[in-house]
Amino acid sequence: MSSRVTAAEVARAAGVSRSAVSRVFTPGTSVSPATRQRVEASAARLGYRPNALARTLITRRSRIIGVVMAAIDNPFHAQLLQCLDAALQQRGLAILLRSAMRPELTDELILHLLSYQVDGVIVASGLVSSSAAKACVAASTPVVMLDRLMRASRASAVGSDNRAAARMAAEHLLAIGRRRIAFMSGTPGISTSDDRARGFLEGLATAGLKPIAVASGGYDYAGGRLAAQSLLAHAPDGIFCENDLMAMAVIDAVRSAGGVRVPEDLAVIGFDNIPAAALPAYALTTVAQDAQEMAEAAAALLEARIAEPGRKATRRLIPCTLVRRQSA
Amino acid sequence: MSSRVTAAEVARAAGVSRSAVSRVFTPGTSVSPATRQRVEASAARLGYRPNALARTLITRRSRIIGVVMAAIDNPFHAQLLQCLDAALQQRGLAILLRSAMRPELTDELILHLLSYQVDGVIVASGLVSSSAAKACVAASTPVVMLDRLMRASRASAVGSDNRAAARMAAEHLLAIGRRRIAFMSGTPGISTSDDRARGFLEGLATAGLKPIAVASGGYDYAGGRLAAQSLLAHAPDGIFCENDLMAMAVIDAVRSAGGVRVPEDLAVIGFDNIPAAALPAYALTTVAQDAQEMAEAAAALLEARIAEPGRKATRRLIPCTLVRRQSA
DNA sequence: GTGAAAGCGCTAACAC
DNA sequence: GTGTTAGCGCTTTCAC
Repeated sequence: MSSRVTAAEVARAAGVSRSAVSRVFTPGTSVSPATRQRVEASAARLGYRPNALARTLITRRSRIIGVVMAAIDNPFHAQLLQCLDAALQQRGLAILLRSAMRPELTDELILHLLSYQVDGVIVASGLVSSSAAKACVAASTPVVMLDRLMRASRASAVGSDNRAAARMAAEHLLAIGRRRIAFMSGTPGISTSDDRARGFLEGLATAGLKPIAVASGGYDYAGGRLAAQSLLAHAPDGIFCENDLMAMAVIDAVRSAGGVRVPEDLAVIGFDNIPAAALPAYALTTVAQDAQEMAEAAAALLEARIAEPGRKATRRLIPCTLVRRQSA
Repeated sequence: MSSRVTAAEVARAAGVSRSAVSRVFTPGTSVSPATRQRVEASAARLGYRPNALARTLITRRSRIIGVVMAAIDNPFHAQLLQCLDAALQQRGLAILLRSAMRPELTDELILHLLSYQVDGVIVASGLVSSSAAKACVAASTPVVMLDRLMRASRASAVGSDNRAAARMAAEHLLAIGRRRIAFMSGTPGISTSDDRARGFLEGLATAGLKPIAVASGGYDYAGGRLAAQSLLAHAPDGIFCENDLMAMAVIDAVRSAGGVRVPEDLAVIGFDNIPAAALPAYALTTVAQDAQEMAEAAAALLEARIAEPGRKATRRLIPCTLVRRQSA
């Protein structure tokens, strides 16, 4: 627990009332310069800081935002979290973090956050059930889905334009003359994953093509390595992976098998543009997501809905860009 | 803000007093099965959840832990944060996160966390001034420095045994016959960095050697790449880097220069054992820090000091292990 | 501009 | 076992 020293003690020390102390620490109130100075002096001397929790009880604004995020150790998620913290911090908001190792726990974590009177919730993990969504609505706590869509809900959402981005990846493979194209998905069933799959298929369809092979890698390196085996068996000349980690796994699988050269024999495209994608050992061509823009948009959306509770939920799509390196 | 519905409403609906409701939701209290059931039914129907903040006001336990961490996008930090969340979550504690882009802001962030009545603080970033440390003591909020030591303070600390670990790295380089050894530090002045430097020098000294060259890489890839230039100019046959990111940069610098082979001509050792170190393209021999153990220890230490405020600050050193791959 | 009083939602003594 | 009472530390009418 924190500061034993309360407003009452500061008031006594400064020879004023509790209200005067409160006003000094509440922006937008009027206090005489003399009082303010006296109060500030005593406060500083005693080391007083207002109890943010007690204040919340009355103002109904905690200035804390609940964030549910899975797999922080995924480089892109880490980046997102970092940007999110910066964007919220700038608005005077702090993050109450809960990471969901298992997506089915997301609901419970959200409910728990609600009991801490968070001003809003950002979900970048798992699925949110309609019951949890209802709880948020009931608590009139705005929710923003980040990099994920909620099944059927009135939650706002911010994400990359995954569909257009994946189409772009397909078009690039076609443009560099690839025709035997394989696809490695992440986790089918998640909106992000499905959108990328859809866009990619659409892109190939413009050339009247379909993937010669499809596999799921679960968005991580180990899974990607496994999925790569099955894909490579079809001797593709191009592969699009739903994230960079899996694309790197493909490159490593190719190297360890020997014979096939990247990009000459096989072009590889990833997604995210994590720092590791730029390593010379991989030089991965990839679809870059703008983590900073996504975080900023999520923060802005949440802020707007907090300020104006009646506001309708919105959906914001951030465009992606293709970053060409050597792998495709 | 959350649940409009209060204990009073549940009490009315269930035909009991507020206290009865409170008791049902407070572990370790006795309520008759009949009452409990009635209350739980009404609560469920109304969607009631106790207001954790109001509760904190009275119990003086928020069950939230403030975490100050820099550079979440550093893979090792991300891992640490993830493990920390798991360890705390297991104890029913949530993380109020504040990331410090600039270490000199650490103080301010800590003060801010204190106003949220956090039960404890974990600092894994920057330096903590004595004034901030005093504020924590005054608020009787225990602090654990994670992967960092506080200048002169009564804060508990958990970290790797950096000195012994670095000595081990030196001994390994010597054992594989290297004699022209260079050293790349992270950020001199930070205890972690200085401990590694000290241990490494001690290790070399056992063979009567000194580094033939020293440079600082700032713990990131770009900085490591730069520092590598100056180190490689001295034609070392072994390099120890204070983290994996910089070690990978050294390997890339060597490759781009051409001529020198790793590990035949130059052995490279890193520190952390981040996931990328295991990539076949780097196969980095490195000193592994046990993030999970560190997080667990930090959580346990904090928990103990929260339960028993009088308890003395302790220092816990987690041993590291050498992970041999191909680079050394 | 300032103080007195009321109350945010909850738990903890205390009687019964 | 249960209700009543008294605050936790704060902001906010409301008179002055």
